[in-house]
Amino acid sequence: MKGVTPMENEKYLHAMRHSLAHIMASAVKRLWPEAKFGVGPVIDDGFYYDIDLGQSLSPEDFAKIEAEMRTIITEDQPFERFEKPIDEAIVWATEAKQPYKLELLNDLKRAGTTSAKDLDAEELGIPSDESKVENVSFYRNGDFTDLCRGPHVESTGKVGAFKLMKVAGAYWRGKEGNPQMQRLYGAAFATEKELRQHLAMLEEAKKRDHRKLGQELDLFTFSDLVGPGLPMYTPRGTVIIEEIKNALRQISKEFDMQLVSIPHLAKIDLYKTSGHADKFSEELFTVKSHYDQEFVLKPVNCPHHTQIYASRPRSYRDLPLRYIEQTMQYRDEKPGQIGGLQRTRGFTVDDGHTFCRVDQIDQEASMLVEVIQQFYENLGLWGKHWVSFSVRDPKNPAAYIGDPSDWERAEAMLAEVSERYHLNAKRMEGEAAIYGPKLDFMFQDALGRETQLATVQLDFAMPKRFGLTYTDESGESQPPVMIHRAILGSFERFIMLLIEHFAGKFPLWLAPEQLRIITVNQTEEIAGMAAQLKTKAKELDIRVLVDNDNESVGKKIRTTELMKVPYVVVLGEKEVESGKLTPRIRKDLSTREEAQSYTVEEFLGTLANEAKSRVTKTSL
RNA sequence: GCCACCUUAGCUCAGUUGGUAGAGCAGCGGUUUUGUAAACCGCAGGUCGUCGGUUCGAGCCCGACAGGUGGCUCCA
Repeated sequence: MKGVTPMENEKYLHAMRHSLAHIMASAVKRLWPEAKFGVGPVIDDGFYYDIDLGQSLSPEDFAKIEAEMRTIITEDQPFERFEKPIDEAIVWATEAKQPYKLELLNDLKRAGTTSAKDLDAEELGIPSDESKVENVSFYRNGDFTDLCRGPHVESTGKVGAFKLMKVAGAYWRGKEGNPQMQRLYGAAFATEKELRQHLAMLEEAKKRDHRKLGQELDLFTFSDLVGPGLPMYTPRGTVIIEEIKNALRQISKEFDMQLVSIPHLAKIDLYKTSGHADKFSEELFTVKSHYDQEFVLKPVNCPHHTQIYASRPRSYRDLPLRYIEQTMQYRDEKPGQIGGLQRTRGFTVDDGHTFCRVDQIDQEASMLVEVIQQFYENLGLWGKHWVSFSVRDPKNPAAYIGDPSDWERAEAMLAEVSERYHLNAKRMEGEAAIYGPKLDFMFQDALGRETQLATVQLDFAMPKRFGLTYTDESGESQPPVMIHRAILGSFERFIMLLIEHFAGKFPLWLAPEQLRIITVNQTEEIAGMAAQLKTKAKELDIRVLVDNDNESVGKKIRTTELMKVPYVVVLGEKEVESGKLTPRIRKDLSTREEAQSYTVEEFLGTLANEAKSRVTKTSL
């Protein structure tokens, strides 16, 4: 693409990908004349088209479809644009036996404008403003005609490199009750080279998949006997969890947060009061007592925390009260949702609830945003995220609890905090929690899938439902406000993100094993020095292992490389004689070109120091 | 939950048109005593995810279930 501006290139990519969606649809139509089409938009790396064939497609059909697409590309059919009044378009959709297009057109006619967001404006031949719809546009290539706003490339021969990637079920218009269509995905780029690079990038991403690394680095495991969605951490994985817990506890202390502790189940009545039982009944694990009571495993911790608040009278002078804990919660997720550490049935959260006065909301929410920002900055993750300002769906008020006026106030306050900290938050309607608006901090996994970690949620509703109060300056009883918050969200997701972010090469303070001592041979002197070194390292809280196996040094080094151990020292005659060590440092940690020698004390002292510089010390 | 695909040793994978299972690594034993990414020899390890069906005969064909993967939907 010589002499083409990035903007023009972007436009071409979009038009070309969209054209490929049409070409794919044409090919499918030739192969299966009965095919009914849904929508076929452009996505980040290519395009897809939703198709109802009355039968399932499988990857085995890809070769056939791709071959047909190449035929159409060789035919170099021009893309012709034309317009029809909406009523004629409806006649067209009826005659062409395209019920999905017909539904879109009918909805469009009824709505009258493009303002209704779920009308897939891009798919329809309509302008993207609020103007009255009169005409809709079509594009035709060969004998295939599709409702479409365009633009397209001139002809089918003008598209770039593509590859059909996958097929998946997708509900028509994203609604679970609707028929399921086949969504055919394709990757497309301007050149073969870019396509190859993209495919290579996907292969690379798979290598840092936390499920693969979790197995290779011996961090966590699943068992069919224990059950799906129930991860277990090995000793190595648990080290990481514990280090993070320690860091969080350190932060908590510095910000006057108080650790609390609650049991993992409660009577269902607790969640009837909170409102969770109604909205999330399907996801509750129920536990039957022998004595006529029904319990549920806690799916959240806020109701328990309200009962700690309620355990004694509170004064305005007591507030804010910041309860936090690191605890496991349980949700009976649908089998199809579970996967790796991204969504599990039991997961540990760093949950916290601040009870405060309305005039303290700003300060409390601001503090949390600051803590979150610092925490992620220090792990190098800040900037790899976006913030969702999640508010109510105005069309579905029944999905929420609490007064509308409280909601408005809460939304305004959070918006202000978000503004002040330049969070660049995207307003997401319908993404709020049942009890209030929230700021969600979203991150991407190795394969580009989004996941929510940190969150700050305002809640005027739940304290009222539990009848929580404090006594204000004039002796009046007032409901407190609750702020639900998490810094890392769930440990499972957070660990997933860390594994993939570092590709398993954890910073020293998180590394399950910080130092490995390798012996050159099994003589007594060397083994003795190894044992001594290990003892000294352990005294300094360095996580250390000795490899005194009867194997070559090369082999032992290779093992430490594969396990991504940060520091390795080899002990042989040389070291025994000189008493000096020449550490081998994992590449990403080493700033020096050449290996340097240290006395045992120097080396261990430096290492112990570096290992302490965890996220809290530098930041908070 | 829905659609598609996958499941062979602890791990990564072979396994011809259906004729009764193989490799490398890891493990264990021995030889070797090793200097910065894989020493050598041997041994052991599998009701081919489970159950049922077709067949003279099933790792291979069919079905159900379980588990996993990619999406969709959901996510307090």
